[in-house]
Amino acid sequence: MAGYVSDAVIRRLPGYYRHLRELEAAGVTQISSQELGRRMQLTPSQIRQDINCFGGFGRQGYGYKVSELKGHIGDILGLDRIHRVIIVGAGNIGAAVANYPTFSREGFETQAIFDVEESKIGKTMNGVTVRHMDDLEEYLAANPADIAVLALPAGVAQDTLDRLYESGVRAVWNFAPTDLNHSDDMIVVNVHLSDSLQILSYRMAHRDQD
Amino acid sequence: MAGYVSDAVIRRLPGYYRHLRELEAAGVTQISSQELGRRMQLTPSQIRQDINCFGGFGRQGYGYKVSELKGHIGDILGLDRIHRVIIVGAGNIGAAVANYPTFSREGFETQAIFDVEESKIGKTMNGVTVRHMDDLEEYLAANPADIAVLALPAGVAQDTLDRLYESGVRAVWNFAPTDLNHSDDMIVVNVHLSDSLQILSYRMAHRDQD
DNA sequence: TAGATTGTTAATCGATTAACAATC
DNA sequence: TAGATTGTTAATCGATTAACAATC
Repeated sequence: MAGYVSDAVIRRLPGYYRHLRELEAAGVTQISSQELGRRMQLTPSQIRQDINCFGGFGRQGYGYKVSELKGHIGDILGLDRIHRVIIVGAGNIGAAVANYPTFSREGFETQAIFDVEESKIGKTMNGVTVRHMDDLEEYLAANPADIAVLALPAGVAQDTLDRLYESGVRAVWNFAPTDLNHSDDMIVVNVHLSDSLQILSYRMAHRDQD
Repeated sequence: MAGYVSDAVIRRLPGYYRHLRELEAAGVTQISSQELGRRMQLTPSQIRQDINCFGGFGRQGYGYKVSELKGHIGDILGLDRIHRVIIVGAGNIGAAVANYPTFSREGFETQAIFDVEESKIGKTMNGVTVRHMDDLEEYLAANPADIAVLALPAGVAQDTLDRLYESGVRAVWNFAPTDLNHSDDMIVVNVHLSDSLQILSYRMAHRDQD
């Protein structure tokens, strides 16, 4: 199963997971592609196509079992395992990530936080100690991390990414507002908050033209 | 100019703006679609198509003037005007938004912050006073806002959005991890941090299969 | 002028939607 | 069984890429 899966499908998976979680919490046990499509603003066809990239999780004449489908999609997303996370940058965004309750619930465990500012070193955020950036390499050599969160200014992002790569980190969640050059065997997902706000601004500016 | 512009194009605009800003800062004054494509990992064809949705900003045999093109795209994105912003929720994400330096630079002015927690009321974040949620309607009646940032738990997001709509807010930047129902004349752009992290997780889980 | 590069039309590719046989 | 709904193939639609005449 799961041959080539297009980016368009992958980007929709978290939405499926979120809606199925909400349905499960609401006590809904069964759902058809039609009803799920209505809720998610997708066509039933698209939902069936998407789900069938990964296998036949439904039953003809019945639909999908909510908790079962949620389980499958969670597994596909890799939420069935623990991810060891470090946060680089103990500013507001680093703090927001460290304290975001959803992450730990989904298997993302923050194991260390790094910053350059002396006043922050040794303090804790959500129970995790802030260490000095100078100790990054030594820490990672002893405590490999699966994911590094880049929550620092654009100006130091590329250098920091290169240091992380040297220390064996192969997945980065980047909040710095710049595009980073990285080796093919490193996965970088950008958040780019400004981009998202600019899209809102665009839609406001062109509100009447659709 | 600017008839129908597809979502795919709109989503790329902030990337153009970001790269052109970086080029301008680096002292580059002229660029061809080929060179810009190399930097942004897009084909020259796509860049020319995208830009020509809005007008002929280039010159044959020469390319584009960096600062001119940046100016045009900034205007298209609506960055040529001031947006009055309120932040609803003074937690970590609200704080991160209030303190994000890029926003004020691009014309987004935070005018008020709201929260329910008594201990936070009256304090300031980046010079802006935190008010009580009970005062939301009264405040907005006297001080209309262009954009509201929703930085609060999923459970109260829909109610809050409805209150904002009632008070005349027509654009929302939503950080609550849930999809909101909203009237057609309201623009809602979601950030959904978890989605982005889950996509990283997916790529890690399927690293070898591409 | 010759060379370079755009603006724009045509061709291709991929994603979405429709349709329907399979089957619960 | 009859009705409903999936899984999957075919048709459509839209986005990306290629090509090239226009022109700086």
